[in-house]
Amino acid sequence: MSDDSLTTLVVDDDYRVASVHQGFVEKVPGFVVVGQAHTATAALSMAQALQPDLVLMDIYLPDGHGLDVVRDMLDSSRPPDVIVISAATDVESVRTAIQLGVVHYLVKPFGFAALADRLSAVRAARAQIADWPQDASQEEIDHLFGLLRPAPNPGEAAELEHLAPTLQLVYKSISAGAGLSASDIAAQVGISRATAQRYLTQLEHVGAVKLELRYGQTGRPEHRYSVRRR
Amino acid sequence: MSDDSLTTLVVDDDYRVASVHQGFVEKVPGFVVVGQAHTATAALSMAQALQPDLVLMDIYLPDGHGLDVVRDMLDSSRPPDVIVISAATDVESVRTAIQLGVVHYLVKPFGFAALADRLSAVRAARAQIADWPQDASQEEIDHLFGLLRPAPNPGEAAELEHLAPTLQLVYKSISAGAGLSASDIAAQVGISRATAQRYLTQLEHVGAVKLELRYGQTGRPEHRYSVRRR
DNA sequence: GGACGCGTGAGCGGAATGAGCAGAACTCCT
DNA sequence: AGGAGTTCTGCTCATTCCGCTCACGCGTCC
Repeated sequence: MSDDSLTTLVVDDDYRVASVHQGFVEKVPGFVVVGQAHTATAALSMAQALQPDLVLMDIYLPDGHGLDVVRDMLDSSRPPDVIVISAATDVESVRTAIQLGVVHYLVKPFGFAALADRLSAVRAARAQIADWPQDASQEEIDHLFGLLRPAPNPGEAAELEHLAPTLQLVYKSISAGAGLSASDIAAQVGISRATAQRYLTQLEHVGAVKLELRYGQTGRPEHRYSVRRR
Repeated sequence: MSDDSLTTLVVDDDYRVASVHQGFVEKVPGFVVVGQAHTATAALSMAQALQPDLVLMDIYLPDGHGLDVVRDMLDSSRPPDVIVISAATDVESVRTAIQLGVVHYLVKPFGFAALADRLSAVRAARAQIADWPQDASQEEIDHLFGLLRPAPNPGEAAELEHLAPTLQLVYKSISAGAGLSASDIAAQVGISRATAQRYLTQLEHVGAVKLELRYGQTGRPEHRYSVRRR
């Protein structure tokens, strides 16, 4: 990628989720991930060291609150753009995020397309700001605001498109049923139980499916997975 | 090629697909590719900088909708002719494309011959307009309109005709079987596995063949390719 | 004759899978 | 309450294949 890629720091307490999101970001032309952080302390120090253009920020971190980190990040001479990525939808989190001036707020779980739309909007907004006239017209202001407004979520098919082939099959298999075990999925797809389990855990971590345990029988309880409906 | 070649901009989010399409265009006499764009932004700015006669426009781009780019391209003092090349066939996309005045709409995947037909039609239409008589007959009008209507897809043999020699052999090899691996194809054609893999990936990306994974054995699963039937 | 571009193959690092085992998590029984 | 037994998950490791880089050969151009 050329020098004008936007450098991005991914912050999430769960390193697996962070890796999935890093994968998403790196699929979008014009963006490059320069680091991952899994704690508030690490996030702040990496932001200072790396000076990323963009930060994907989770709210719940082991040693602090993500929005506190955002406040510190934005209070610098070269603040990054921040997209909050969190399962938290409480009014305080949303309001604080807005007040701090984060450019987007993505509610977990989200798919690649949803993130890709916002990354593109960020890129466009930066371009417009960089070329901002002395006396901006209402149209230009409206355009910029439009770039910073969340676009509606695309369909499931679009979300699946950029996934690894086996992950796609696993997700499709769950979508066709409910409360399926790793062995069920494995049998349907034609893969091993261990591989199915691997992907199911991944999907559960990014919030695409939900987990329930089957109790009432001897032995370790079976994990049952269903697609998380929005 | 002479100075009167029609300059063409190829727009596709996937640079490999764009390269395949560039290869197609450059096989047609009278056309020259002056650039590739992989985002909406790049496409538009390149269109403004290069002033191409023709644009091949994908609809789904990372930072915007192809038809939005088309709208902007056509709203200029010297608009290009636009051929939409997309997998999208929903009524909204098609209708909008028509309303915008794109001259053709190609549904992915398509072969060289399908594109070549339309390029020839575009060239003929431009020549006809340039040589438009004072009092045009109904036949001349009908002929012009006919040039701007999509032609039916030619057969597979015609599609193969202008492909690179090795790519042709690979495609023929797949057509003769089903669920073949890169090693199978390599053995049949007499090329290395790496070369077969390279072309198979290319064919898969443009949608000419479909990919399935062979599960059930330890080790990385084998990619199996089959011709995608229409 | 040398530089350059292109296509190909060799070969290497790493991705992705399954086998299989240790241990986790539960139920049942004493 | 604790131990035994059962069943399942998580993980490591070996295997197999893919993706990619680099070198080479060949043809073209200057």
